[in-house]
Amino acid sequence: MPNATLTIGEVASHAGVSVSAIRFYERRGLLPVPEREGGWRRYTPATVERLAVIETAKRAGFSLDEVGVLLAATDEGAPAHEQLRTLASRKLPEIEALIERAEAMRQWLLVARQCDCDELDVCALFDRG
Amino acid sequence: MPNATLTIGEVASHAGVSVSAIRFYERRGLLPVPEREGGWRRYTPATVERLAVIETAKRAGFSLDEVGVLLAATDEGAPAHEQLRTLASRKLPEIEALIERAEAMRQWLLVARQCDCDELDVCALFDRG
DNA sequence: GTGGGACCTGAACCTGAGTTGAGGTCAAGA
DNA sequence: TCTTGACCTCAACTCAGGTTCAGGTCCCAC
Repeated sequence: MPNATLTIGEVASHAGVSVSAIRFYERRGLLPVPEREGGWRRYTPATVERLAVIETAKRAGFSLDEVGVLLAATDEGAPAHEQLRTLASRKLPEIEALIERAEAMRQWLLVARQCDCDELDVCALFDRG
Repeated sequence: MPNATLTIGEVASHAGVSVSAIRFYERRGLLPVPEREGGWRRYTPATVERLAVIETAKRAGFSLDEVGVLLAATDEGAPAHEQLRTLASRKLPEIEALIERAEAMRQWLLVARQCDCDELDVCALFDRG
């Protein structure tokens, strides 16, 4: 037994990802097509690492397409930081806009929680279309 | 000419909403079924107000179903603030969780913008699955 | 050798908030 | 009268990120 290999279910439970998501990522090109043994996918532990990268990038707000760009570039030997910096710089204003909108929602909700109106149409909270 | 009535297109442009969205809201029960003249929907200016309520509630993070609950309750004569307070209190923790996650993304992106790694699999930014 | 659990494929389905398209009708101005 | 633009309905489509299902295979333990 050369390298220990993992079934898709094992990879899934180590990475905290569903089996169907792994197959989906493979279809999307985020994971390389693995070796097979008797029809079953066999993975190396590196796949668990890669899934961690994918999950982290997703949590950072990247779409799967963007994660694909990131992974593809580094697979081609380019230093990871080039794509990462580019993507991070592009994503940052999006996230900051999201935060700003969410803060505004929060303020509105805090006021709404104290609302005493009878009718929404005349409530100052709903002014300006 | 009793009350000035508006076509769907006029309502749309006053409210800053698309015509298809108005028909969609009607199907979803967020807007009352309007009178017709020769097959065309005729609206009163109150519809523009109601669309403003809907848009504001959406911006506050409410789903259309939740907006429906809000509007339906006040249509039945209940004071608006009851439903509004309830919904706002329920929504607030969701928005606060969103803000927290977004702040974490932002911090991560700020660090990622400075990343110098060659390989993502060993980058500290991607540690812990 | 048989039961059952993990795996395989491909296609269909899900959510949310609408948009788009086809095919038809209505109103108003030249 | 004709044209044009706004309107009508209903069904199907969009996007993301998967999940679920049906029908079939594979491995392992008993």
